[in-house]
Amino acid sequence: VFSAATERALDAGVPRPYTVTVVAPRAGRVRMRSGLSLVADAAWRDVRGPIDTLVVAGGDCRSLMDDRALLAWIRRAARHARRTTSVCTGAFLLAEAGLLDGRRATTHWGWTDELRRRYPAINVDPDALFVSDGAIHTSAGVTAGMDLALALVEADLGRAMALDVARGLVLFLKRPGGQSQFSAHLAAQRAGRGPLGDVPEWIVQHLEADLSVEALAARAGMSPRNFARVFVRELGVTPAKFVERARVELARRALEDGELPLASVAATAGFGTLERMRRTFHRHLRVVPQAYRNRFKAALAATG
DNA sequence: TAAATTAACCGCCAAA
DNA sequence: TATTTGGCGGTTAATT
Repeated sequence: VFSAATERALDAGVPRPYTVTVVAPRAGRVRMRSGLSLVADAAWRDVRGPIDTLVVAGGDCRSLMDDRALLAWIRRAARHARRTTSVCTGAFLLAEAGLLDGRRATTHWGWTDELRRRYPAINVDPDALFVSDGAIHTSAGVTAGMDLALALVEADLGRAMALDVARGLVLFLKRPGGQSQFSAHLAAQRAGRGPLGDVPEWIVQHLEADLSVEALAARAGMSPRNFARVFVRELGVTPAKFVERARVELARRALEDGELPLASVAATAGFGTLERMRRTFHRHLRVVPQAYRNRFKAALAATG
């Protein structure tokens, strides 16, 4: 995201906004657990000069948590950097370095409980794609890290540029100010294979289907009463609310990057009628679908 | 915009 | 006996 933003800025004659440097315990090739390799530009010990945005990546980084020298370096770097961020389980390094105490933060959905348990001083938000607290920004799983990066680009270079980058990378730009957004996909993933089986996943993949409590209960093999109760326990929202949020979420995406007629959007998102979509959309976002789309068109036109 | 209809939700109690 | 599940009915909110 930062590289793409830099390319676009240079094309537009704007001074170079970012220089990306990859650092690791040692300079040179770093073999990832997946088998892919990265080439680190430098060892972290050798980094000189100011850091603008420190990004602590996740993955296997937890094996580094007892490296006192690294933690000290992170602390020092964070003190001087304009902002400090983490992706995925990178939050654990920030936490171990003490940078998250008393702050709000998040991490990959599979690790939020552990983060909370190990560091009670952190206010963990398991539902956020990313959380900004002062100069510290933490994000959930990998793609949420890209959402965070886009938000930072937006803060630095403006919404038009962020939109341009998002489009180029086929990403979805969040609303301004929209941190801590509900993501039906995230919530469904986090619910995993609980007592509800695959129902949450199924919902987000079949928004056009009949998603009444009765139908969903049948799918889960429970009575409607019990299903509703278990659903709230597992997901933290009532079934209808969850479905509604998921539909609004999908409609938003469709409106943002598509030429799809409103009626088709309403159909694919499962609203059935335009009227229903209009009302629901407005209730959630305080904008009517057509106006929402227009706003995006205007923003895109501004970038050429 | 107003009124009627319908769906969801929730507390409570009983059965499993 | 304790916990989970299912059903009933009243209340609220959304839809037509």
